[in-house]
Amino acid sequence: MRQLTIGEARRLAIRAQGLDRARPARAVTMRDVRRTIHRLGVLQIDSVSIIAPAHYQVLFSRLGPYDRSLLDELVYRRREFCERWAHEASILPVAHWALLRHRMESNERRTRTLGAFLAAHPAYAAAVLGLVRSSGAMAAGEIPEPDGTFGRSEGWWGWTMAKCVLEALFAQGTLAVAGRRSSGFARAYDLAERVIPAPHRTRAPSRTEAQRELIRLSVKALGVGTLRDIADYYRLPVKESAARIAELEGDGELQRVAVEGWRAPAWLRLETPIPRRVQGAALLSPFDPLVWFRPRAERLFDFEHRLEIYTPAPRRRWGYYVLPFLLGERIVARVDLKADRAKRVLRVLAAHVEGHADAEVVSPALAAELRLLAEWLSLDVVRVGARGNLARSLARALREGDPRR
DNA sequence: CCGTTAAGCGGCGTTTCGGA
DNA sequence: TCCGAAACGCCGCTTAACGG
Repeated sequence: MRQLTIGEARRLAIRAQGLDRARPARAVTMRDVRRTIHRLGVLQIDSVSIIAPAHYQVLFSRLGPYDRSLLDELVYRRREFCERWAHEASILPVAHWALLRHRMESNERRTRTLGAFLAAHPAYAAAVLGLVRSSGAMAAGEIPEPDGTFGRSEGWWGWTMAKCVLEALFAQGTLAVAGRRSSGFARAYDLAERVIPAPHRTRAPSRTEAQRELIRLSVKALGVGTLRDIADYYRLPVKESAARIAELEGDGELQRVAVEGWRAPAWLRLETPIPRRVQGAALLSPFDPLVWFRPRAERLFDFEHRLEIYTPAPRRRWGYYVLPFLLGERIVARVDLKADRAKRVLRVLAAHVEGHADAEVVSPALAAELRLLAEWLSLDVVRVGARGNLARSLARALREGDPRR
């Protein structure tokens, strides 16, 4: 079997994600945005905007400062992309709607749970659907509850009856997300036939055909990956993924390789050139596909990464919203960021450097990246707090590199 | 047949931003 | 200045599968 060094695997992954080179100095166009999402396949959404919503941040790390309305134009007006549950809530090329159809009727956890809700309240579900049909796109808060009042949700995850019905109909493909209300926060749902253009909505590839195509897309986006890496990209069942990978290997589309230090075998697309060097620098969203699947991030980068958004404050190790910093072919640091919009300050609440990296090399590159991020967010200044083993060095690099001094 | 690993499932937690 | 509405993933346990 062909052998790959860990460095080769890293460079393959980084190039596949479009993070292998310095970003263009010219202005970012709609074509750049379109190409980037196609390359990634999945653009994970998180609307909670600690810095910027996660999908905007993912694009920023590949493209640099860009006009966020370009993405809204492509998704919600031109309908070149759609929202769908991929590995999580995501933006996808609209052609991929058909590839996920097999699970709109399937028995997987999400569809099943929400389907049970629909079955329990058929009359109310029909009323909600009728309202959307006659009124056009609706957000959950605009639809009355069964008793005629407008419901309040209890906490983040306490959905109203209206929200449950809308999400269930979205999961089974009757409704689609037509747009967003309240500057990106709230989904507005409409009939899928009014959102997803006909050829993409009506095409119905078989389950195995769709899975094969999703596996192709996963491997393309990962560069190289184990069975579990590949299955996770679209959250396909692991067993079925193994069968599809074997088929693609048999057809000569995928090549099986052994990566240095990995127990499980991995696959890549045949004839994929392996970059000899990569030279990018990017602050990654915690939702970035490069580090999204934690076992992979550990295996590939020796980087222990976890979302601590849902961890109670005293138990957090790295911070609330932590961005890994990719420099060349390693993840060298992580920063807990917060955009203080009222004071126009980008706050670095904590900064940690990885054990294998040199703080004196990392700090100037990270400082430059933070300044660019602040500029993009229309914040005037970057301020570094005391927490973390990189804080002092980073603060110094920011002072020294300040063009106003 | 037993030990280990994988899969499945239920419970639980924090912050932003627009508008009144 | 306050209030309402919206945004999923991790941990740990149980059960299933696998391999020696």
